[in-house]
Amino acid sequence: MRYHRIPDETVRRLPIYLRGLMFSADQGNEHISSRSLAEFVGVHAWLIRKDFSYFGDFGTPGVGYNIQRLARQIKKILRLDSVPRAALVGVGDLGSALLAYPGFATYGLDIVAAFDTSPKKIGKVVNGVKIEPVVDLAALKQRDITLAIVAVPRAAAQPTVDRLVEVGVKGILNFAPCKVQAPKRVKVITLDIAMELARLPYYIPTGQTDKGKGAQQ
Amino acid sequence: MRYHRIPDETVRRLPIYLRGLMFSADQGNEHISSRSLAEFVGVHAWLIRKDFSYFGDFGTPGVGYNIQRLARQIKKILRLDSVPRAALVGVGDLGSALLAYPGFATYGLDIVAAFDTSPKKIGKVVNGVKIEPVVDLAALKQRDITLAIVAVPRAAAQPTVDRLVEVGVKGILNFAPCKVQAPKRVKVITLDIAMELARLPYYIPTGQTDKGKGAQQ
DNA sequence: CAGTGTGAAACCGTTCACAGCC
DNA sequence: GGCTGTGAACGGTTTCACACTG
Repeated sequence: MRYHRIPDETVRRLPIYLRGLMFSADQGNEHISSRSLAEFVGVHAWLIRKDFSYFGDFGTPGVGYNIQRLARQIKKILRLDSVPRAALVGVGDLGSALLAYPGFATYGLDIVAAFDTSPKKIGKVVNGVKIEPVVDLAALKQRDITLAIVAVPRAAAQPTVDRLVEVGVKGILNFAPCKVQAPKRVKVITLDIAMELARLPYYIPTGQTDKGKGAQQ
Repeated sequence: MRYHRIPDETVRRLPIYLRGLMFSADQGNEHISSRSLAEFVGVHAWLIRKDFSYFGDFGTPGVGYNIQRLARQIKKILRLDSVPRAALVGVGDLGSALLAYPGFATYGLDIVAAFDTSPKKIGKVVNGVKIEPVVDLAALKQRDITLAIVAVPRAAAQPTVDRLVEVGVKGILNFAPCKVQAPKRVKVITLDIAMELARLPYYIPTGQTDKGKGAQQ
């Protein structure tokens, strides 16, 4: 059925599919079947077909999906077609690593500004981006920057988010290990790296009082 | 009902609760109600109660939960009580940041070894951890290290994982943006940072053809 | 024949309402 | 009165089976 609401879980998987489609395109393929995409991204074929079915007919029975057409559509849904511009706040160890991280380009994302409070860092250029004082965040509004990455210490996270909301940021990726409040119109995704590692031991059989059994990846 | 299987989604939330409980303990509290914990961690009170109900009675009606007792139990379930030791493979920008990251200690996690292929890095000491050649991974078996963090370039990810499985690692946190294969007995969690950022624009109202509406954090 | 698209069933997780307890 | 613990209702996602198509 066409014109369906796209479930949140499907949205979460779209970037994975995109990754796979682009890789397959790089290999010179023009079409890909749900089966081969499934193998590549690690999601069952029927789930892929169901996911794609939420936004129209893209496949040709007996052939598969047109990679370019499908990739373009996914980008459009995720709104990655307009090259979203992001600002980074907090250029510590993690922040610096994010500035240098090549992976964002895969999705057409671009970190175009960086901010920090430390006078030692301000003015330095990391990976082509000049570090500005946090006080200058106000200018974001004029600079067409709607996404922000927060990589500041936990105590600074909430004030930083408040400030970002003030200057018109619409989406925030928060690396500080705490809940941050924001108005509903601003989407916040919190990514606590340590928490992911903390989940891992649960799935490891102890050999002794083996109770919690893990699934695959 | 006691002695219930703990749903995966609950396991995913346990570290969040733990974070909140420890913070509350630091504030000098001895008990906490589901309501106040809910406020602090951003999860509804009824869901917290349901989650806790999967593993026994910990709360006292009218009083709340004993923080220490509950925290200890959660740590036990997550198997964080034995101070899991982790190795890092790939000491690039991201890897270095992870070595310096203080957040792991919150969960009693410890990165006790680091590996890289680059002769320039080998032998250096970052944050108290000496960088060893990847060839020496074999020794992990003897060193009681069962967790590994993979922060190598995408092309190196699968070979690295294969090697880690060989030397007896049981859980892997993979930062490379690709699926990696491992035997079912080895749990792999892949964390694609760029993917999280890529999901963000979807939830941002465009003002024009506003269709995809986001939820809160 | 290989492969898509999709109703229907099964499954899982969340939400609610409220009985029971301190 | 305040708070926990939980069966039951609900809603969303995954899985299945299969009709349909190039």
